[in-house]
Amino acid sequence: MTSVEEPARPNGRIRDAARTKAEILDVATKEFARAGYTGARVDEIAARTRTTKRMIYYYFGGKEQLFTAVLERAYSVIREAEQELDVEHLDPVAAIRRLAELTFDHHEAHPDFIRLVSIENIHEAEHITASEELGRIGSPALDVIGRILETGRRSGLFTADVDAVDLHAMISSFCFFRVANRHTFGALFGRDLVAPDQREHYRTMLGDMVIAYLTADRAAD
Amino acid sequence: MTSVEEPARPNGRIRDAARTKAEILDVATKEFARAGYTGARVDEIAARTRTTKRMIYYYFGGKEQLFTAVLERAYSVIREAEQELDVEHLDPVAAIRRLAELTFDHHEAHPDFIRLVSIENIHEAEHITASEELGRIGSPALDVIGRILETGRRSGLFTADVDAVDLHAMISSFCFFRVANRHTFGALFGRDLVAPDQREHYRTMLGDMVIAYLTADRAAD
DNA sequence: TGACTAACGAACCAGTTCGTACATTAGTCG
DNA sequence: CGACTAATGTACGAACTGGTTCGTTAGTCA
Repeated sequence: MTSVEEPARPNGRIRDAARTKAEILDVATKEFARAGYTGARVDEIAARTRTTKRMIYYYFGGKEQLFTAVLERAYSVIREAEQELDVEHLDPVAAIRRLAELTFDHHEAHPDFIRLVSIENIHEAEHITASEELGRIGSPALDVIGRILETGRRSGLFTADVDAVDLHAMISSFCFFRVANRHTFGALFGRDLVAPDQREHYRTMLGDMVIAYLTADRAAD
Repeated sequence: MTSVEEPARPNGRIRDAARTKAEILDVATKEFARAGYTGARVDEIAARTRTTKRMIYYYFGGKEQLFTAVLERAYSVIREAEQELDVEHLDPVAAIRRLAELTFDHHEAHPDFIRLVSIENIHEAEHITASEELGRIGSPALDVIGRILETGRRSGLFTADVDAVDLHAMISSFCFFRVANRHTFGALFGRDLVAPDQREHYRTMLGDMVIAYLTADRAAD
């Protein structure tokens, strides 16, 4: 209380570039996801970190670059998850179902990522397009899907004429919509698509849908 | 040229409440869809109308209420389209396929509506929830789906255990994702989901998917 | 140990943005 | 035609917001 000499760090000022940068990214992710790109406030992000706005400009350059950095990190998370996919030892039907379920789980577990993707689409993917890092990623999941599809088709199990990208779109559609549009859907139709007790129902529904599509007797059309 | 007496309307000032109001809504729809709720500028909206910002506050009260009015009108358009659904004279399989295609077409034809829905979800549907008008709409399509589903199930054609709301979600997922996420999807996977020459491909894919799901031999699982 | 620099903080600034106060006019109705 | 009101335009302001200027300090290395 009485001013005991505490000479060092009068403000508790610590130097740790990595930590400061990471903390800014963490807070910015939440803030951009919460309020959108324009709605997010640089001052607000700064206030929620242990550092100041000055550091945001020091490390990232500006709001736009900060958002790009947030997107890059968010995408790297899903990319890493996809790299651990290990389903090719299963038969094609089980493999696809498992892959669909992993996508389902990942979407559910990362609602902030879903929101960031929605926001980036409102801005017509301008940040992704401008980012060198994001330009050259290419989803690991795509390769996996491609190989399973090939195996399934050769064995005669799969009849559908789709490629990996289209199938990925189909699976993502369902998972994305369920999380991204849960608010308007809930308000309009009175059903909570992410209600915990409905989780298994929708997870099964997704798998059934994809497998039914891939294995349908196309001659019946 | 020489100031001939043109006493009336020195500024071409005309009084037409309905037209002014409608014009504000038109412009606001485009502006909100383009830039998001926070990104949209009241001054910008006003500048693009033949009237002034004053009128926005006179008729709508504020930015928030204007956005709600925009949403209400956007939803009323799709509601009206759904009311003209006339597919129940078809057999259940054809009826569902037709309904899915109409949803597909409507999403493609109204990208601004899709963007508004995305934006409203970022804001957790707060405007829809607060709107009395939107609270009590209930999609006409839902009734149609329900009846087709019932017919199909009674005749033994449909094996899937879904209700109308879930099937609506399934169909909407695919249509919504294709339009809403086309930018990030295109940037990341190099495929334009709304490319005109791919339209039939995806329209067929959607129908195949839904029908396969509904008619699949569930015993095989 | 002293100089050097990366890392940091406080205060500030110029432009923007939602909203309003005040004045004015077009149509309408007795 | 004269009064009255709905509809409209102008100008302004207070608060906010992204970004910057200037100065300070912690760690490091010769």
